[in-house]
Amino acid sequence: MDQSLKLEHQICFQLYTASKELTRLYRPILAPLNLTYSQYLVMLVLWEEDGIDLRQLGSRLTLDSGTLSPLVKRLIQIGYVEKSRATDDERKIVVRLTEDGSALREQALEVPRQVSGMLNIDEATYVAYMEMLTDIKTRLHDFGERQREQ
Amino acid sequence: MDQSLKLEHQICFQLYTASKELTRLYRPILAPLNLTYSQYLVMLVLWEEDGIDLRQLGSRLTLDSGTLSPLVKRLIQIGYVEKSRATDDERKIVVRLTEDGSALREQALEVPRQVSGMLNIDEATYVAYMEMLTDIKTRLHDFGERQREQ
DNA sequence: AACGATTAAGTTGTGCACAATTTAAATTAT
DNA sequence: ATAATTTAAATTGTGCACAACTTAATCGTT
Repeated sequence: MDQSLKLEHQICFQLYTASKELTRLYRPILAPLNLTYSQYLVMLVLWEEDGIDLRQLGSRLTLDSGTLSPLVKRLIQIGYVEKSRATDDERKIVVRLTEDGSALREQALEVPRQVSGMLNIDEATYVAYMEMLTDIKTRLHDFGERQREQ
Repeated sequence: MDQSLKLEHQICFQLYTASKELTRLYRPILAPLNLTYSQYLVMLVLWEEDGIDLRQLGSRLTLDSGTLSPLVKRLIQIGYVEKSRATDDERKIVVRLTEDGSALREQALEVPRQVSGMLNIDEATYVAYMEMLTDIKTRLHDFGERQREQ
């Protein structure tokens, strides 16, 4: 019997469920901030680098306009960001934090602390896991490169 | 400057993008089989264990009826599975492979081969990564346990 | 300067993912 | 036995995620 199709042997499945379950962990933590997980990621980018355009935002998060446009619209409705056209290039939409959005950062500082407490993971293991994940992504990108060369 | 909110330092973000990008890799491979990634996961379970009910299927994949009911409906439309009520318990819906669904397994055997070729990963690394991912899930489950105890 | 190609956002349509609710069957407690 | 509870699926509603397409602005070339 060929074992290659066993669900639990597939790295994709393990990644998929690990990611889903970790996201589930975030949900109750983010609820008081009135944010979904994806919205939280957008806020993380803006707290680092306010006033970037949608395309840059998308490239940081690997999301296209089909996902980001409505997502940002919701963040505007909540009142955390606002958007405006770039003066130098009228095609670009610049996303900026509102006062509420900036202020939220203080509260958000507790999030990583809470999550790592829940995961109960030591620093060395954490670093090793991060390296694994970036390595997987590097391999995926390398394959993408090889493809494009042909 | 507090670095704890930096996007790239968050394990959740690395997991999230790694999972998305790996799923993207599967898309063109699964397209000839006429399957989405989630549908492929359901088929993996059924090729292992045909004729299980929706609840069992959901617990293998960590998916609830809200996701699985319409997903299975699509697999029925494609013609890979069929469903019927369990005779011993009329609440349960049993999902069974059709002939086409069983036959598809032959073609699917190529999928893991293609993916690991694309990832270009050696056996030892693969195993190590699988262990890390299951460890992350164990930690998440352990936290869930600790919560429930209170 | 003018035209063709490229780029940035937005829109539409499909398919997850999940919370919350509903319906019906089975289990348990009284 | 019957009422109360628990369970299995389905349904409804929200929010991603992404492909394919549209619209408008910019860039490149001649």
